[in-house]
Amino acid sequence: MTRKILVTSALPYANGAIHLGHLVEYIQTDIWVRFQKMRGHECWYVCADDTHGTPIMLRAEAEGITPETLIERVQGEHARDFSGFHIGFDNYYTTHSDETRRCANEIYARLQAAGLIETRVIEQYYDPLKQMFLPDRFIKGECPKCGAHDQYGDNCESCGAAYTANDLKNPYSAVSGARPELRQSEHYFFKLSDPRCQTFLRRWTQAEGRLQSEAANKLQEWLGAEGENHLTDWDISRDAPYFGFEIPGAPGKYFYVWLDAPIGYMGAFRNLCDRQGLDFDEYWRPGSATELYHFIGKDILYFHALFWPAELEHAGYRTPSKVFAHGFLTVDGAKMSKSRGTFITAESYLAQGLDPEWLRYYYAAKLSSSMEDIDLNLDDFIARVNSDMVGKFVNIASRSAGFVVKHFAGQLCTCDESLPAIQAIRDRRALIADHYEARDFGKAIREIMALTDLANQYVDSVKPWELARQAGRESELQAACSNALNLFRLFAILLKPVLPALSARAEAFLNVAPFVWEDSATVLAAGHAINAYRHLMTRVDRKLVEALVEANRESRAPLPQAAPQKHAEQQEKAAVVAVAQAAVATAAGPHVSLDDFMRIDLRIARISEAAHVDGADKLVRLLLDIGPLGSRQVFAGIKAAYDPAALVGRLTVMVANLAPRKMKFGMSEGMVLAASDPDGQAPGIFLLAPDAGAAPGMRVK
RNA sequence: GGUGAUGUAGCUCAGUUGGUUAGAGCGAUGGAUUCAUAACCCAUAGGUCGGUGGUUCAAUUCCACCCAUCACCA
Repeated sequence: MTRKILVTSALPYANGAIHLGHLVEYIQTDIWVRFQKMRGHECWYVCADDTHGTPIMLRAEAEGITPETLIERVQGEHARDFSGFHIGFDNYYTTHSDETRRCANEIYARLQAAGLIETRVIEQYYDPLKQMFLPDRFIKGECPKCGAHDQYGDNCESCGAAYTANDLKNPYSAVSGARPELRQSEHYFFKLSDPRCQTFLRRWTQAEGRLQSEAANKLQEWLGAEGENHLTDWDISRDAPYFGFEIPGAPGKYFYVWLDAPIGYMGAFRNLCDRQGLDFDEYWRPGSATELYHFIGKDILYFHALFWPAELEHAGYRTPSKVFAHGFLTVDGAKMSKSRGTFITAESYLAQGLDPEWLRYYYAAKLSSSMEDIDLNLDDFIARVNSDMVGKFVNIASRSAGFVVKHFAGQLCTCDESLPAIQAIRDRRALIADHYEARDFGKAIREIMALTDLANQYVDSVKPWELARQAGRESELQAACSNALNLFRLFAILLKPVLPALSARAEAFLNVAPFVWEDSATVLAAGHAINAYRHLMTRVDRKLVEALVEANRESRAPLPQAAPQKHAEQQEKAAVVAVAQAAVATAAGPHVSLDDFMRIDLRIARISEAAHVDGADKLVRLLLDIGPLGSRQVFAGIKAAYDPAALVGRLTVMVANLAPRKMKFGMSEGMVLAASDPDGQAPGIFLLAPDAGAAPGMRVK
């Protein structure tokens, strides 16, 4: 029976780079989704950037850009990183979308109609300078217990005391430094304490298989014993200024980012439906026969197992079939740390030339269905990837393909299906599928690797290299190698959810159609011809890992420890620090590391063409010749200062690795460097030019 | 401070509904081999199963307390 499945990963916040901690979740989800697709099920995987909230607003302000510009840029970075790790989203969208807004408004309206929305006046700190209300974490002051200075409004890092911002002595705003004042404001609440929510959640959270047992226990704790009411109403509104969706009928009030974040799942899917002609309601109506799964980190269980299902239920939608929480990532046994260089971004991992499938394999080998944390031990990572992937798995192809190509023109003979190794795979494939289905990827990998050991023992026992030297034993040699290659093929099938790119290379090498799971029950027909073997995977070089850590090491004054994975306003503390740092930075701005600078690829360029752009006030279209790197079209805002005709032939400097940008007039594939007075006191734009001797394509550094 | 999870060979992890000699892979050591990216194959060594106490004929497995790490809650 074909299942219809909708899968989500949590939405990354549009306020920072994707790092190895995030990737645990996306890789875990992607493996599971790829497995379902290989099984022939209809499975849709959607995700989006989570784009709203105070941190985004302040960050954009600090950068001197609009929030829209910020989130668009970050979404591009996120999408690039995910595709680099082969995360196969069917749609990667944004919460800042019409679809999400419509869903949010509708859910809100239905909850309101059901009497589950209530307004209440609350008292909150207000920054008179910045003219905005401050979340607790944006207020600092002296600890009421031990008197330590510069403590946040929720707890003291010095003595560990917990309190509210109101308890702080001499409080000040972390945004402006002003003394905050208490002000009243009307807020909107989702009545989680309503008996309907409680009754529903008690039933929903304890349903068989809905949550992992540890998660169900945690929920039990949050709900309290029967008759107790531990749940409190959820404040879902924020006052302007706020970057988000304004609440219908409530001017100046916005949906709290955590209200629209999960709704972003629906928005992303709605957008996919519109593009693919899918029936949105089939997946979201109550009683739907389709399945809905959310992969999340254990830190956001509260939102996904309490607020979210309660909202959906009472707004007339189906609720999630299951919520799968995973643990955090540690590196070498400790929290990721910028000073130790273990806060590793996805971008740097790829830029340093590490293979994304090494990490996918390693994570798969360590993931289970539980909420336990997993550790990325870098020495173990190197050893395991090299031993398992290259030494055991890929080696089977490598050690037999040469003979087949050389002696038999790539042609295989009948595979001996009675071989113990083949039989063992037949025996185990259902169990391995069960492990994938149950998200026990570590168990699946263990099973598969035990089977690869059998395969290597088989090759060793038949000794093809000896057969090759003996005349008259050609058919034995062909049989041995055909068996080995069939074994390799079976492993490539079983590992395909984890290693999609490697499996694709294996498909090309074996000259077969893309693998589906049922292929693991078959063997290649006699007479099938394979292609010449080329290395399918290289080993991890320790130097690469060392360079990766070095590239991520931050040498300046240590920043506060970044937690493994953060969502939405849990990031507020980090945002405060960023803002505070911007405030104390020198006039020229905060320092960047040499590595940061080296990421910018500056090149000498010769302007080979320059022309006015019809309909543009400031732009000149340039065609830049950068020697061996080819030529680039760039739109430069220098029309006021330069006549295009005078530019042709001259040398200048361009940013060659700036992300291409689609403009009204065409693609702009870089940027030329020019000086100007930011205050506009001294008018003019001054294009840079190199000294004589520089040639197009030379690197500038 | 309260609650929960975790703590098993150098590393990463299985496992034990309490019961004869505690397992795997990697790493180490020795051997064999040379088809394969010094990969593969065979063998050996390595653990008072976090600590202390208790229940039991018997505990790594159950209980209590303690220590360490992590998380949640206040």
